[in-house]
Amino acid sequence: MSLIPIRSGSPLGGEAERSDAARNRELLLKAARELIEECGADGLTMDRLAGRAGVGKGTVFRRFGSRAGLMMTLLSDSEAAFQGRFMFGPPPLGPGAPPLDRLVAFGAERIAYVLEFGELARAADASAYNRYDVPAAVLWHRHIEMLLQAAGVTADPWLMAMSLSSTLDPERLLYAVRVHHVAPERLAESWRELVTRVVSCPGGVPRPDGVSQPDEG
Amino acid sequence: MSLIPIRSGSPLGGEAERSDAARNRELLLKAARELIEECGADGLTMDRLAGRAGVGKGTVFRRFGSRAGLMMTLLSDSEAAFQGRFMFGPPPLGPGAPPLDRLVAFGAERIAYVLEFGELARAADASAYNRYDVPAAVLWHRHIEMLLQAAGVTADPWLMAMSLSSTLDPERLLYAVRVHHVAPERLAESWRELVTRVVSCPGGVPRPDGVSQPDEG
DNA sequence: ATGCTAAACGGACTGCGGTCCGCATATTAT
DNA sequence: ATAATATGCGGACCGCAGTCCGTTTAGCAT
Repeated sequence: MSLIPIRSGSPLGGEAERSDAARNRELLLKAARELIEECGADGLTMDRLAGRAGVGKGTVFRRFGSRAGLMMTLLSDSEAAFQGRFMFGPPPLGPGAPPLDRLVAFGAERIAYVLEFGELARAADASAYNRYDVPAAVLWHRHIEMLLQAAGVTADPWLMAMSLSSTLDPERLLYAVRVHHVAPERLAESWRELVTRVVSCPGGVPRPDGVSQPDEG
Repeated sequence: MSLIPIRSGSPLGGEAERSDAARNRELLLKAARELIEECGADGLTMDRLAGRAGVGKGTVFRRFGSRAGLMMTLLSDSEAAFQGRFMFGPPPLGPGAPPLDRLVAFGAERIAYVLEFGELARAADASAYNRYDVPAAVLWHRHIEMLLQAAGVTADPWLMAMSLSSTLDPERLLYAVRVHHVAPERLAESWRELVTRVVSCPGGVPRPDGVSQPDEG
């Protein structure tokens, strides 16, 4: 199912899973979805989840590693679908369209995704240092990086992709929408402006000294 | 000394401070600096701080509101100096230089600042939703927004400033440097590329409906 | 000095994410 | 069937940020 196994459930190695473990995983996922339904993602605590599922707390962490890991697992189906669309789906999101169009579509989809899943998407962003090392994040990064290069952007694609990714951070997107009441379309439009400028601009001067070229205004 | 009082120490209103409160604040700040010296910013816990300073834990929170608030207070001198430089200091960071040059310089300074203070700067980023509503963050945002407008960037300056800000996020910068061993100069260079493209590019096609009114709640 | 009051104090308490480790059990080899 | 063993289990336990509230005290007015 999952193209890039975000988190299959078992801790690390992808070997066979004992039957009781499998049963408990299902129990936990079911309980988690119920709890989120009732209390929202923020209202889901690991103790409550364990209690609701009728298992010990240790079991929860054994399955999912962390709260963020659990949230990722809950999102893994949608995430896999998203990955499928931008890697193999129809243009402009998938291959076939010009890189810039794909970038624009990628951001728009990601924004919609984050806004759809809200707190859940936010909670899936591990608070740890390794937040950006999670497989899905690495994949998005590489995708953006690849599109930038395909679009002929020469300058440090890795860092440029990082900057663009940061724009799509769930925390920021939700802040803009929830706190500042920015309309979702405005977010997508701003993303479009951003990537368009990054891609279609001939690029900064090779930096001989501090001063740049004439700017308008 | 602080131009924009990041956090003067007293909880909110800037009125007179009782003598014992003032004494305890100094005690706490001294203890905090010592603790950071010894254990690093990550090793500073509120309990340890209280113990070291010889005050109750409640006092710590009364003074600084939260761990992030404490870190901001510890940074407030450097922060005020930074603010002074980009608002009133010499070009290219301060007024007088072309907007693009000021933007480039702003990013470079901010990157250096974050790398200098490392964990401290990271910890000063409150984990709460209000992370971006802290006075200093609002000021940076407005500064970037203003420079964008001065540079003739028409498209949704508020959101564009937000995107650019996100690139300077301490978490990301430190991740790039610490985990991926990106050289600091590469960060500054990538920032330069980014803002140059954003500013000097004619921009994406104008949208059918030109409704964009930057605003904050 | 004395009494009053608002402010500050301190530390027990809560709820959280996450860890640990002795015990139970599914699985496999014999 | 039985024994061996790796895997999973549970819940007590930890350290943490942040809160609460009864107690103390600084500052002031008399």
